[in-house]
Amino acid sequence: MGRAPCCDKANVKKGPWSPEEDAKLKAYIEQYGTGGNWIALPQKIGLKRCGKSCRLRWLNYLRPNLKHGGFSEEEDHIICSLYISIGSRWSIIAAQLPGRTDNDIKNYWNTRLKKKLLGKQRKDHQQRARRGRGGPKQEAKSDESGNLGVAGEGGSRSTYWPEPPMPVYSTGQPDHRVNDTDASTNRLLMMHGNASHQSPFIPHSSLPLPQMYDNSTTLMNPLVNATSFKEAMQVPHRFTAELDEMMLHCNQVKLEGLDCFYGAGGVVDEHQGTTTPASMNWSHVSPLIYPNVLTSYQGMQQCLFEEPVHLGMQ
DNA sequence: AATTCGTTCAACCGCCACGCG
DNA sequence: GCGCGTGGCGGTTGAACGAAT
Repeated sequence: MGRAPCCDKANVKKGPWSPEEDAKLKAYIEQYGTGGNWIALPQKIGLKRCGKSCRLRWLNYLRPNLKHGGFSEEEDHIICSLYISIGSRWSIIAAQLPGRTDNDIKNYWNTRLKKKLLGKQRKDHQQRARRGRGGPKQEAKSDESGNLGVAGEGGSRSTYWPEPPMPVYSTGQPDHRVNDTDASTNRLLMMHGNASHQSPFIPHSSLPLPQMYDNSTTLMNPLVNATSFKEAMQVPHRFTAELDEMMLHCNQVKLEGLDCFYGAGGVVDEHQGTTTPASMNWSHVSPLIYPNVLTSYQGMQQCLFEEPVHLGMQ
């Protein structure tokens, strides 16, 4: 015997809500509140809806002060930053964005942001593969600015995933000498390896940090495999599929885009062949994750607004 | 103008956590 | 401690819509 259904499915209406239903639900909740019992609520109002459905409708659509669509660039980056840190914990992410619902953010991520990010990884990989074969052929569908065009996206409506700034090292000049894959990966590892700045959303592990966090080995061994990288990051399980995608070409392709959140720049040790991030402070990663820097958005803003040309902002 | 294809998003489903008796 | 009811959450689905052909 399975679990008893939360409502009588046979007598429950499904599908889109009518304006009348919306009005009933809204009026009732505004006057009396939910009464702490969603299951009983539809019967009280005379709605042939499941209690869960009412709850969802209220939370995602009828609740006051909700924003719909039109995600700002800043919101994009908050979402991405948090997703990178905590994975698909949409309710937590939504809590950082007033007026946004977890469903909204989830949809937005799945339909747009993820494609931007993953599409970029794939495109970069393809371009490199082409270059590797010696063919300077242009991507058929690349846009004029050189930004990523996501298949199927109109382009005018959505913004592109920002092109991360070229790492600038101690010389003050972009450094092309260093394998950018290694530098980028190392920066990520360094950031996450800083235990004192671990994200509070990610449970602390009782295990000792993997050996890869030992600078002497990590930085000397930039080609870290994706599995140990995920372990080291203590990534939530649900996030691993996404990371697998992102890490597809980890050994060949720089984690562009992610750089944006982890801060570009660092100091190159030519003798060791290593790159030390200019800043290893998590507060430069996501101010939302570190409330003490909530107001400043330092790292993100550096990335977002200092080089608008790179970012493809309109 | 008709058809196909791709994208978006509201809504549903099922699982899990929590509180209460 | 256990079972049940409910709330909450994340994943998935499918209708609607727009763009492309």
